[in-house]
Amino acid sequence: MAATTYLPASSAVSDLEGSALGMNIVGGYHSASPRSAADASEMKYLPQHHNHHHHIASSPSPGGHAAMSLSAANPWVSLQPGADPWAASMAGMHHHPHHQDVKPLSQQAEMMHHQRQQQQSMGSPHGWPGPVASAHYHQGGAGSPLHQYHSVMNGMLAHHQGAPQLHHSLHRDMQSPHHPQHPDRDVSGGEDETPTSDDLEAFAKQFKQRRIKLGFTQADVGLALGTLYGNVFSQTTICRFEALQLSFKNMCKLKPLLQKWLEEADSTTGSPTSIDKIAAQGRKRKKRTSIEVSVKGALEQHFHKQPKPSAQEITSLADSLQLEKEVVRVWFCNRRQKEKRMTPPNTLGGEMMEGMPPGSHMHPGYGHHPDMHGSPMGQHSHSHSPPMLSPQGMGHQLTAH
DNA sequence: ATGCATGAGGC
DNA sequence: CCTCATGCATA
Repeated sequence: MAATTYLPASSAVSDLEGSALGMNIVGGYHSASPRSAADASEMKYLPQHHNHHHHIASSPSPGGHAAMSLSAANPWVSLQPGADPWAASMAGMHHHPHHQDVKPLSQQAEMMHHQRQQQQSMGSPHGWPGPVASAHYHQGGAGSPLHQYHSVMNGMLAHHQGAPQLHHSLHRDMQSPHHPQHPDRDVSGGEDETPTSDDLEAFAKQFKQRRIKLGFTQADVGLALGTLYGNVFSQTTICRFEALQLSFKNMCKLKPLLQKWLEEADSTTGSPTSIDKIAAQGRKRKKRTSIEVSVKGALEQHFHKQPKPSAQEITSLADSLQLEKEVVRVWFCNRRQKEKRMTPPNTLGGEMMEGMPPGSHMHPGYGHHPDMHGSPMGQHSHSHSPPMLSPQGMGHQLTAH
């Protein structure tokens, strides 16, 4: 089937994908589009096709900084004690026998020095119309981040102090991991214990601002983290961190790393800490299955009824939707994960909550799953128009448009 | 910025 | 098969 196409995970060198994101400002001269959209669909399978143009010097265009709108209010501050959405995550982080170490893209020996830069600064399409929309960030002038790179691979600074957050919240015990050791955390050493949701939000916001001012892209940061700590992260992860779209636990894990990078980044007079980028090896990856909107709507509906369908249900559902079972299974997994993120998806899909004026928003009506996790706090973005389409008689996924 | 996917670690 | 962290490929 077309849906089961596999492709050699070439990756790593696919230049400018971010160009579509809006502005791809690269210095004064920008590279011409290497390939048209038409070719791209085939070109991307090339193993290690690296056509580095002349924008190797990742100078983030000191002349064209567009103002980006940051997200403002924090949606998860409104959770009530006892109904924390991360109960699941928290439960698992107590003192389990093992701990999931950071295992980003590494374990590869394939090094290919390739500097890329991708701009993706843009206003977030989903602003949080929270009650405390405090947009108090000011962006100064262009930061002229002319950093000529010099190999700086040691980031052993003496600074520490991980709590410059001048932002306190009153609710901070909701996710306390209650260690069997010290009931109260002491910050005398300047160590960050368990950050609060507000801490994370404040940090994420601050991080993004400064990152941008310094002229770094999310991808840059991801790579830098790799050079500094050996843990490389992708643009995706950095993005999700900034957007607070990770689980609380995950946010806590990444914060220290990013914080350190931030200190490094602005303290240093300009050193992009560029190193070689590891390339993905010849691992085959299934092509992304594109699920039609109508089908998604149907899935959403089922999700509301049964977030955790049995294998059998998945099978029949997949059958009726003409999707592979695996695709459906994964869809549900991802859907559940989304639900657990800080920015919970709206109750869109088949039905909306009736009798809800567009002015009074509250928790979606799905706070009672057979599982546990309380309601994922109110995160009311803009209400999308419920598709409410009948997924009948059409069909089939088109693997990537 | 996000949708779908992979994988490790667990039951 | 699930959860969770993470990311390639895409819109």
